Amino acid sequence: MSSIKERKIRKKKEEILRAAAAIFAKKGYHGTTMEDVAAKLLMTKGSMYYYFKNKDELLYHCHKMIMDLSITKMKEIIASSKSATEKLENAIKAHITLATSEKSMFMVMHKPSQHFTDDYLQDILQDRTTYAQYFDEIILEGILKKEFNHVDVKMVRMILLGALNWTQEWYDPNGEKSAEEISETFANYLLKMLVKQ
Amino acid sequence: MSSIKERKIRKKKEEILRAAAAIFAKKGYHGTTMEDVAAKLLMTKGSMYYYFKNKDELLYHCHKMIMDLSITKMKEIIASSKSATEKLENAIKAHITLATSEKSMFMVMHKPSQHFTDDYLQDILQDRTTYAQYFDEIILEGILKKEFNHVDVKMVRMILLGALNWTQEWYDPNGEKSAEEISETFANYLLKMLVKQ
Amino acid sequence: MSSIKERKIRKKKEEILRAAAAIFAKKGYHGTTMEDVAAKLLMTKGSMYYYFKNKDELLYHCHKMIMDLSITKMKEIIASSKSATEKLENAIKAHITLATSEKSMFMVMHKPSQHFTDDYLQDILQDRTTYAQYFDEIILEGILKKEFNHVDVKMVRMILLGALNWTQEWYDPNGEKSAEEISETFANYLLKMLVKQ
Amino acid sequence: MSSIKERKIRKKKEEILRAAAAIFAKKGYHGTTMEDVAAKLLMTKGSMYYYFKNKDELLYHCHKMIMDLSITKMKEIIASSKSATEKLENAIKAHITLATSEKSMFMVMHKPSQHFTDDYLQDILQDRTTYAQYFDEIILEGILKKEFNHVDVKMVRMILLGALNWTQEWYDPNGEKSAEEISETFANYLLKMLVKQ
DNA sequence: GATGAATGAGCTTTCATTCAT
DNA sequence: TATGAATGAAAGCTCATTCAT
Repeated sequence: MSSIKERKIRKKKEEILRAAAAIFAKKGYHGTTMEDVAAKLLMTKGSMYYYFKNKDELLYHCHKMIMDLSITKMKEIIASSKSATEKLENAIKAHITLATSEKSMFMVMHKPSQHFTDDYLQDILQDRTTYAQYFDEIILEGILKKEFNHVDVKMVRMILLGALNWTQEWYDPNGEKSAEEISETFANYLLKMLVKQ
Repeated sequence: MSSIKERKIRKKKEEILRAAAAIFAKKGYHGTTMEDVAAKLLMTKGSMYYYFKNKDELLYHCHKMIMDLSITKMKEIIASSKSATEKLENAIKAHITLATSEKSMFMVMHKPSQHFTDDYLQDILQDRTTYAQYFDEIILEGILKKEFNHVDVKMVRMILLGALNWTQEWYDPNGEKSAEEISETFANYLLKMLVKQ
Repeated sequence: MSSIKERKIRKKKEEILRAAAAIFAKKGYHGTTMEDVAAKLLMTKGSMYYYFKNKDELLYHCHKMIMDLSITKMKEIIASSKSATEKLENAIKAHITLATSEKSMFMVMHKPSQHFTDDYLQDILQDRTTYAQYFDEIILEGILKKEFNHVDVKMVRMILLGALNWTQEWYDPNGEKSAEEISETFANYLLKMLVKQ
Repeated sequence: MSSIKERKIRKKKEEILRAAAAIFAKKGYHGTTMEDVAAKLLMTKGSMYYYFKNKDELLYHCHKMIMDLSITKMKEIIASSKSATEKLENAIKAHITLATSEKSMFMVMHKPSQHFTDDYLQDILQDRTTYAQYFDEIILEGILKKEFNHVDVKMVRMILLGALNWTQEWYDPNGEKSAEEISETFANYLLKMLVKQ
């Protein structure tokens, strides 16, 4: 059980991560200074080192935060007693929902290998693999259940993730289509690659 | 007609751009130093400033180089007397071919707004819009010729470009599938979203 | 009211300005490196950027410091209830006193247009104009009060300022004449151009 | 006797010196690049090294050029069979004429000790001393001939040179007073310090 | 004589990080 | 906890100078 102090610290950390993500998303990791992040939070540079021991840590925890959310959601979808088609539909929608509602965090995840080395990188790549495997699992299930055509699982997954991740590049909260409409449309078109007609 | 001197200088510039692209792709723009690029070419830092007046210029010309290739190829495809289906197939294949054969250059194009301001940015975004419009044109042509379903052109284009661009993230020249196989497979699956069945 | 912290920082800034002025005076602005200045203060190059955001700023504040002193002193003289002759005498002496006691700072002020552009330059030139006008004012007062001959105010002021500013070029604290003797002599000779005889 | 070749080279050298002086005057010695000078002459940087072996040399010969002119003129004045008053008048006028007609060259002469070391510096300072001594000579002559008051020669010379040199700081060819008018006025006022009334 | 190309030393500036208070 | 101040390593860039052609 977490003390009130721990809760406060955790909250502050999350605040910092959100601020960092927002600026990383706009200026890129290297283009962002600790000063930038601190300023956004009305803190001083020095203070941030109380919460995160360095800039890498900031980026790393941004990755973790969003990957945890993604994976948790996917586990839920996988565990549900739905058809493979519905699961894939839900996965697509969930991904887009997260990519649009947590746009900054999502954008931060680009090219971890440019920013990390060793342990952190392994850890992050592991998470990504895990996430990708959930998609594979659903597709495979669909094939086995004869809901889907006999597709090349990896290729289809790559197409799916490509299309889904690309949304952050163009999605605009004030654009003509809401995140929900986009996810509906995407699910609709993308499933055409898979479902028997 | 270009003199031998001009040809030589143009060749040198291209060499530099390729070296720069390779390192930008690996370390990111900000993570790359002029020293890094120079070292790769067995030049000195200072010499590079003889050819490009600053680091931005390097990145900008990387963008231009690949966009020129892309747009030229697309014009060719559009102008050909093929069916819309074949044109889209060819566009997909051409994109993947370029994205894999010029992997580094392609990767460099990520998030220009993080690195450029003003004129350069406008110019680059204009090129991107142009390129996107060629895809729209083909899709629209297919719809009018009744080859394709009545789809949401922009959404389909976004799915296409997302899937295509994502290839750079995972394509491995030593991987199990060749670039050609990938492009065949992609064309095959992606067209399922469009063609009447 | 200024806190003890503000006082401390202001003092540090002044220390830095004095060190900078001393080296600018010896080596010229461009010939001086930030390293030079820092070394003189037993600081590191980087630390100086905590107090002044760039080299220009250093030069600009040197200008301001000395101009503020000069103008303040002149206001005092102008406001005094002395004859024009005495005022001019005092102005001459004050100028030489400052030019010799703050030799370095004074020397730094040479050719601002070679080092500044835009706003800073305008600001500095404004100060200079103001200072020159005080001299004009005194001369004019003397003419009106019939203490001085009917001279060309601007020309006489140019002669005065030329002679006065030139002192920094040759004044030597260890020379045969003290600053005070020089200022006496100068006042004596220069007034001959003006006073009725 | 100089061959046609030597004449051509000498002419080219003078052209270069004038271009250099013009830019030195505007941007300062350190602020001027060899490129700047070459560009003004539609030459390449490299070519200039055929005529002058380095940047210092450029500055040094600017000094020499103007000092030679100044000293030659002064010798002429000194040697003339005029009264001391007229000689001083002529010296004043000659100085202003040169300072205004060769404004750039004149301005370049500021603070040689910031740019030179050793031999060059000694040489330049020697020239300056020589020039100053000519003024002293005239003043002394005037005193001995009872044309001038019994003034402190050095102090008066400093005032004279200060006023005269300062003209480059404010003289404007398009200003309200011509160089000739200025020199008349200056001679008039400055002599008041000296001549018996 | 002229020049294009290269070089390398040196400069200003930035910034993650530290630490005493 | 928070911060002001300091640091130092590294980066981008400039430029006088050289030299083969």
